[in-house]
Amino acid sequence: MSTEKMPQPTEGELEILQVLWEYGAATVRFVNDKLNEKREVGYTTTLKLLQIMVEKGLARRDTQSRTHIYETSSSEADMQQNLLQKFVDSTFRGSAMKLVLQALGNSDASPEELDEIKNLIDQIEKKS
Amino acid sequence: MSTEKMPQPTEGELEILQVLWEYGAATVRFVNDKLNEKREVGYTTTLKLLQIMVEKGLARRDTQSRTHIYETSSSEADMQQNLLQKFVDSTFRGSAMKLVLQALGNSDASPEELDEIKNLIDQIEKKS
DNA sequence: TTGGATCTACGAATCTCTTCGTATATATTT
DNA sequence: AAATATATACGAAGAGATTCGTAGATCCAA
Repeated sequence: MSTEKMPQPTEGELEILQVLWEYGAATVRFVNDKLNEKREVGYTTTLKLLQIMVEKGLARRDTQSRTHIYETSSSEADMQQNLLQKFVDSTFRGSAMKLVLQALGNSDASPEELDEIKNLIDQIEKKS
Repeated sequence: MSTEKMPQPTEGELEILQVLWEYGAATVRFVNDKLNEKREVGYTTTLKLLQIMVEKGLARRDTQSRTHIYETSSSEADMQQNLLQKFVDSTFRGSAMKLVLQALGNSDASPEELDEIKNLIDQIEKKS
């Protein structure tokens, strides 16, 4: 797991990351189309954002052909872990347990999912 | 649980909410001192932020005495639930389960805490 | 009672993020 | 080849959040 300081994505950047994580490397056009399925966004807006993301190190791009191809520079799991840490700190005062309890309490989890969590807990307990 | 639209706190406002949640009603001076244990913040900066929070409905204040007393207007749990929902949507594409698994996987939870989670899961399972 | 400390109110500078218009280059179609 | 479509680059406007200086009121200590 990379411990290096990871640049925090903004709200808009996160939206784009979602698309790139879900579909993999993509063009500005593709990303913009996906975003427009949810809300209206101008093409150059998406372009600009992607360019900024490259500057920040959140994304890379292949500029071989005229139409550039963008991809994320860190895995979804890594980024989620990073954002989760920040979120736990800022909203749950660092207590991951409180977050888990809160999330579980209000979730509509299926029995299978609950079992999955139980299994994970068992695994963690074995390690200690 | 209040379903009414709750104003989203900004980063800076959240820092202040943390203090109010932890210590209860407090003066600007007190909040500012607490903030300054972590980073340098001007007194009037904190004051302004608290005033804005009252405007937004994030906090209330008692103006009886010259030194106003501020307190949060919604419980910590309500606000956390609200922010959690938003966070799950924006970062985990709506999957609370993925978030829980991720959080558990990287937590240093004590056996007691893990038991607490197990108990909660059992309760949830009984209900269905 | 006068001077300094402490409080609130207010406005404005600054920063960041978002959004898009315009310019320019390249491809595609007619 | 000319007109149209599509791409990147760049700059800058607009909105929101943060920060703080300054003014004016009240309290307190010498």
